[in-house]
Amino acid sequence: MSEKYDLPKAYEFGEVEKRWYDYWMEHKTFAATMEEGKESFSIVIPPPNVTGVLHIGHALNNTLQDLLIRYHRMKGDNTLWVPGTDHAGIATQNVVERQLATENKTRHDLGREKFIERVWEWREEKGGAIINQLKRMGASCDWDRERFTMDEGLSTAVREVFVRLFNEGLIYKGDYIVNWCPRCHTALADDEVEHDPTDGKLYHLRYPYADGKGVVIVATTRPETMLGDTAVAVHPEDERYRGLHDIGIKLPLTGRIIPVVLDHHVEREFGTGALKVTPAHDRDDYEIGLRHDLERIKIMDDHGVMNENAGSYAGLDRFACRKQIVKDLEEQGYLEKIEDYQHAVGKCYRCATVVEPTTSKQWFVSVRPLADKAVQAVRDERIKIYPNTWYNTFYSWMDNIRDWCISRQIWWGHRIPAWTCQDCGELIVATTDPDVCSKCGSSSLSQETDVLDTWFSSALWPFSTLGWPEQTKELQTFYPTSVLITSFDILFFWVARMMMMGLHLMDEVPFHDVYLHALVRDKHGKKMSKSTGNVIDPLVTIGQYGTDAFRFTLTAFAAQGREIRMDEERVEGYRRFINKLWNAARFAQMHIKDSDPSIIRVADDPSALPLHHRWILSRTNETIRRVRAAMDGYNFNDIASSLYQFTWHEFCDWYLEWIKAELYGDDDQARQNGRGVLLCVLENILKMMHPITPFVTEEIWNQLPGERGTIMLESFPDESPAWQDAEADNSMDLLMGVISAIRTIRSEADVHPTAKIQASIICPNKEEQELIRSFAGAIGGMTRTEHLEIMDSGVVPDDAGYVLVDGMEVFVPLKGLIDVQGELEKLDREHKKIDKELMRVVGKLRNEKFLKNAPEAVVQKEKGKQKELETRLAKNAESVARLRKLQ
RNA sequence: GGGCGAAUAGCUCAGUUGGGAGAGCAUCGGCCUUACAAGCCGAGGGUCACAGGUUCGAGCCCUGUUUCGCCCACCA
Repeated sequence: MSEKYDLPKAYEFGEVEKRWYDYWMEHKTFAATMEEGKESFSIVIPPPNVTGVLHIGHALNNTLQDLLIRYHRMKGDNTLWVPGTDHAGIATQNVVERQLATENKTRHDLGREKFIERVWEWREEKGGAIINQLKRMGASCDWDRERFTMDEGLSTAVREVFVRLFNEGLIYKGDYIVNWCPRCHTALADDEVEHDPTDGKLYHLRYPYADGKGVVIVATTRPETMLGDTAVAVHPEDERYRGLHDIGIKLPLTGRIIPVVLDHHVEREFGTGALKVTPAHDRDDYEIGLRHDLERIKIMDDHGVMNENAGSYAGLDRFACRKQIVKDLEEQGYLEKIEDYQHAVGKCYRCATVVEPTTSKQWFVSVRPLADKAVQAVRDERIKIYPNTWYNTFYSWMDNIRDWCISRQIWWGHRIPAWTCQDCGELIVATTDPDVCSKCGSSSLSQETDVLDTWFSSALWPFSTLGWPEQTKELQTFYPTSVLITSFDILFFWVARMMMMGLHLMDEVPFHDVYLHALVRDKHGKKMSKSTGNVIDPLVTIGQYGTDAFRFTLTAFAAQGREIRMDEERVEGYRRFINKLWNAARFAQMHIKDSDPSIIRVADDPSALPLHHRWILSRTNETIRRVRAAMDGYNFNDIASSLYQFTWHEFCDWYLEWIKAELYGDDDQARQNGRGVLLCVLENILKMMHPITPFVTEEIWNQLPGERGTIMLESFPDESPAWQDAEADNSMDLLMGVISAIRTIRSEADVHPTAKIQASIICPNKEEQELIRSFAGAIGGMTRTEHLEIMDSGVVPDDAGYVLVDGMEVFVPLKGLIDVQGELEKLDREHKKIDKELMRVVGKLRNEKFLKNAPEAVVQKEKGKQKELETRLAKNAESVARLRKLQ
C-alpha cells in the first residue's frame, strides 16, 4: 500500500500498475476461497500455448475473464480463476527443433528421451512468457494453482481417461485415411488442416479401355497419384459409360488392369464424369474403395517420397514425381490437356506443408456417443451459449462429427499408454507402466511411440486442473465451472470436446455458460496479420495508454454478435476517461482530505438531503442496476458505456459542478452533505469500475480519506431502494434544462463566458417556479446569471435570446447582441421540423384504428405531444414576429 | 453448394416484449471559469442499404433484392 499523497494533475499509470500488481501478488489477494455456504464462481483459462506470445485476442479474452472474476470476487463468491498453459505438441516441438537446427542437429540425433529433456529445458527457460504478459494485463488468476497440460497431475488424468475410454470401447486403433504432414511426420485432425485457395493445374488424362477400343478421360490435380489408382468410377446412370463396367481400364504407365465401378458419389457434370480412384491417397476415394472393396495401394512413404509401389518412380519426391509422370504421360500420348485451375489445397496448420491424405494405423475416439451427450446438454440448456447465434453452427457441426483421430507421430506430448507384447501380440492399455504381459507373462513389451493430440489433454482441462481423478474439495466447490470465455474459432477444437469429456467422465457439464467473443480485427475490419502490418501489439498499446485504458477499450468493444474493429483512437479516448476519473478523485481529495470519514453516512438516508444529492444517488443506483444486469448477461459493452456516461456526464459534468459552490461556501451543513455524498458516489464508481480498470481504481481508493486496504476485496455495490428517487430525477431534468437553455442563449449570442447576465423564465406552474427559485443560486452559478426573474406569464422582449424548454420560456435580454438573420433561419428550420412532427402526430390521432388499438398510455402520450408541438409552433411564430421587429 | 452474420451521422459503433433515432471520435463556434486544455460550454449533421408486406404504428417482425464478411463442405 502507498502513503497518502496529493494526487498530481495527470494520472501516471506505469509506476502505479507495477506497484499494485506486486502488492496483490504479495498479499495473495487472488487466492480462491472455499468457504461453506457461499456461491461459487469459477473460470478455467483457455490455456495459451506455452510457446505463445500475448496477442490482442488473448488480451480481449483475458480482460473479459478478469472482469467477471473480479466482479464475483467482490460480490463475495468463492471465486477461482485457474491459470495455465498448454504443451502445444507440434508447435513446441517445432520451436525446439528449430533451435536444434541452429546447432546443425535434428531430434533424431538426440533420440527421443534426450529430445524430450531438451523440450523441458526450453520450457523452463523460455516457455510461458505469456504468463508474465497476462500479469501485465492485470489478470487476477490464482497463480499458485497454475497448471501445465504436461504436468504430473494432468498427465495422470490423461492416462486415466485414455484407459477408461479404451475399456469402454470408445477408443480404438484402426486403419484409416488421415491427413498426413510429410514434414511434421504426423497425422493431423481434419480441423488442423487449413484449406487455402491455390493456383494449380488440372490434368486431363487419357485412360484406355482394357480392350483397347476406346479411351476415357479423367481429370486430376495430382497426377502422380495415378500410380495408386485401383479403379475408375462413373455414375451408375451415366449413359456415356454404359457397359464400361464390364470392360475395365488399362492403367497407363503401369499396364495394370483396373475395374470401372459405378458410384453415386461421382458428379456427372464435372469434367467428363469419370473419376480416377486412389483409395490410399484421397479421402473420397477411400470411401469409394470401401464401398467397392478396392485394393489400397500406398505409393508414398512418410516423407512424401515415392515408394516401391511406384515402380521406377520410387525414390522421387512427390512433386518431382508429378513432373516426371506428366512428362512421361505426355510422351506416351496419355495426356489430353492441362488447364490452369484454382482449388483448395490442404495445408498443415502448423508448418503450411501440403498435406498428403494417406492410410495408416491410428488411434481414434468414437465420438458419436459422446457428442450425443453434449448435444443433449445444450438442448436442455444445461449449457447456454452466448451469443445465441452459435447454436445452429454448434448443432450442425456435432451432427456431422467424425471419429476423432487422437494419435500424433511426434515426441512431445502424452505418450499413448498402450503396450504390445512382443511374444503373444497382446495389446495392454494401463494407467501404470506394466512390467509383464498380462496374458503370457512375457516381459518383452513395447510401448506405442505415438503421442496424443494436444486437444486430448485440453479437453480434460476443466476437471483435470481441479485435481481429478482425486475427489478434491476444489472439484466439489468449483466444478462445473461457471463460464467459459473463448474465441469462436476453437468452439470445435476445444469447447465441444470439453463438453464431451466433462459429461462423460464427470457426468456433469464442464461449464454452465459459454461466451464466445469475436475476433479482433483492425479498424477497417481486416484480419490482423504480420504480413499486412496492421497488428496491434497489446504490450505496446499498454505502454502507450496504460493497462486500464486498454482494458476499458476492449470491454467497450465487446458487444455480442459483432466483429470487433480495434481503433487505437478509442484507446486514447478511454485513457482520457481514466484521467477524468483521476481528476474527479483529485477534486474530492482537495475537499475531503481532512474531513471525518464518518460523513459518508449522510447518504444512508437521503430523504432529508437537498435535491441534487438525492438525484446523484438515484442516478448512482440506476447505474448500479445497469452495470449488474450487464455483468450478469455478458453485455460487456453496456457495462463500459453505462459507467462512462454516468461518471463523466452526470457525476463530473453536473454533480461536481453543482456542489462546488457548497464546498467552497461557508454553510457547514451544506458542506458536510456535499462531502459525504461526493465521497459516497465516488466510492461506488470506483468499486464498479474496478473490475474493468483495476489499477487506477485501487490507487485512488487508497488515497481517499480513512483506513482503506485493497478495493479488490470491497463488496460490489448493491442496488439501494432508498436511493431510487424518480421525483429527484424529474426535478433535476427540469433544472438542467433551464441551465442548458441559458447557456445556449449565451453561446449563440457570443456573450463572453465570464460576463454576468440577467435571465428570465416564464413558468406557469407554481411548483416548478418554486423549484427553480430554490435553486436560483446554483443556476446562477453555473450560468453566470446575476439576477434570475421568474414569472407566471409575461411578454418576451423583442431583443431577447429565447429558448422554450419543458413548457417554460427562458429568455435573456441581449440589447442588440442577437444575430437576427441567423436566429430567423434557425427558427425556420425548427418550424419545419415541428410542423412535420405535428402532421405525423395529428395524422395518428385522427386515425380511428390507432385510437381503438393502441394502448391508452400511448394515445395519451401522443395527445400530450400534440399539445406541446402546438405550443412550440405558436411560440416559434411569436419569436419570428419578435425578431422581425428588429430587422 | 449449404449455413450464419452485417448494412443506422463523415468514421467506429450502441439501440430486446414494436411507440423518443442515440454515443464516442471527427467537424464548426466560444472559453486557460480556482479537479482536469488529456479540460469546459454550445452548435450542426441521419430516406436506419433497396423494394414490398404485416401492424393503428417498423431501425426492430416477415418476404425478396443488392453489397460486404465469416463458417462448413470442397467437384476429382
